Amino acid sequence: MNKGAQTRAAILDHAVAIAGVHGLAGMSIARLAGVTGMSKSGLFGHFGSKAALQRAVLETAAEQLARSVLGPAQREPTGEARLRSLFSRWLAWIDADERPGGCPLLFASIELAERPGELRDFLVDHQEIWIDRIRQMCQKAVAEGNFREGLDTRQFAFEFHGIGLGFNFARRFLADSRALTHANTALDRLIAAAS
Amino acid sequence: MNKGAQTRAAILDHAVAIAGVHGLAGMSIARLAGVTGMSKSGLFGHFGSKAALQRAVLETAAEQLARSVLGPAQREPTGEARLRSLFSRWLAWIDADERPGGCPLLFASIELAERPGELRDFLVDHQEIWIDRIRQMCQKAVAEGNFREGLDTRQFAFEFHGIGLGFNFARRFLADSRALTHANTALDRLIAAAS
DNA sequence: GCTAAAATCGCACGAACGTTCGCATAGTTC
DNA sequence: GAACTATGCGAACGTTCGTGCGATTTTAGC
Repeated sequence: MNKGAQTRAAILDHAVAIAGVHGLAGMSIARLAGVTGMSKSGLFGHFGSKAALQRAVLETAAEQLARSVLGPAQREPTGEARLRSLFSRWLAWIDADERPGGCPLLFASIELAERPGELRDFLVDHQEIWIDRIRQMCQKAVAEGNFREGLDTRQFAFEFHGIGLGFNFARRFLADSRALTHANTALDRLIAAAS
Repeated sequence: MNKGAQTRAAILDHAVAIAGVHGLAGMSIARLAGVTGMSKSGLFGHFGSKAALQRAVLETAAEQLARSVLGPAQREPTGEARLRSLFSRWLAWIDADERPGGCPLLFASIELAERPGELRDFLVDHQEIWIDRIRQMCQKAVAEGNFREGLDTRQFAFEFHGIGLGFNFARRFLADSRALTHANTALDRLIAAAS
C-alpha cells in the first residue's frame, strides 16, 4: 500500500469515530487534522472537498459493517441460525467501544433524512439493501422450514430492524444495561412467532 | 401575552422545524433569523445564547409532544385502549407534515448521544420518562386484566419504543409507504403476546 | 543516488458562525 | 400624551469554517 493510501486509511479511521460523535456536519477538517496530527491542508489534499471526505467516511463505515457483521454472518448456515448470527453481530457492532456513537450509518441517516443530495442517496441505498438482506435471510429460513409458510418477510425485516434501533437507542443514548437482554428477548419472541 | 413572548413563541415554532431538518447544531441563528424575518441580533436577544435557544427548542418540542400525544392519550380509558391511542398518536406526530424531520427530540437524542452536557441531560430525562410512561400504561393494562399477570413491562416498553423508532426510520428516512402498516401489525403482535 | 512525482506544510482568503454594542422605535403604564 | 421599558436593528467583533496555492519535504522508480 502506498504512503498516500495508508495515510488516507488512517485519516478515515479517525473520521468515522468523529462522525459518530459529532455527525458528518460536525466533523470539521481542523478537528480531524488535530487528532491525526496533520495540517488541515495536508489532510484536505487527500479528498479535495468536504463532501468527498464525508462520502469516504460513509463508504468506510459501510465496508467495516460488511466486514465485521454481514460477512461473518453469511458464513453461518442459512436460515434461523444465520439470522441470529447477523443479529448478535449487529448488536456488537452498535455497542463496540472503539466506535463511539454506535453505528455511524444510523447517525448519518437521521442527520441527512431531510436533506436530499448524493450523501443521502448513498445512505438510502445502503439501508434499503441492509433491510432487504434481512428479508432475504428470512425468506431463506421460510424455504428451509425454520419459519412457517406464508410469513410476511417484509414485516419480519421491519420488526428485526426496529429491535436493532431500539437497542442502539437504549444502549448508546440511555446507557441502559438491560438493553442487550431486552433486544435478545425481543428477537426470541419475533422468531418464535415466525416459526 | 406580551409582544416579546409572542415573538419568542413564533421564533421557536420555526426553530423546532429547522432543528428537525438540520439538527440543533445546524440550526444557525442567521438561518433562523432569515425564516422569521428578523435580524440576527434581534432574535438573539430573546435567548441570550445559542445554548439557551437550543434548550428552549427542546422544551418547546417536549411541550408540543405532551400536548398532542400524551395528553389526549391520557384522556382515553386506561389499559390496552390507552396504549393503542398513545401509539397511533405517536406515529401521527412522527409523520406530521408540518414538522419536518419527524420527532425533533429523537433527532436531538441521536445527535447528542455522545456529547455530555445540559442539553443531553434534559433529553435523557425526557426519554426515560417517556419510556416509563409506556411501562406504566402497560402495568395498568396488567392490573386491569387486559394483559397477562407477570408480564415484563420493561420489556414491553422496550419493544413498543423500538416499533416507533422503526416507523420513524422507515417513514422519514426511507419514505416507505408500508411503514404505517408494518408498525400497526407489529403493535398488534406485541399486544397479542402480552394478552 | 538522482529525479520525477506524491505528500505535506504554512499561509491566506472569503464566508459564516455566535456574540456584543449603541441607537432607534415600538409597546406599555400612568 | 408623557415617561419609561421592552423590543428590534445595523454594524462590527473575534473565531472557525472549507478551500486554494506556492514552497518544501518525503517517497518511489530508475
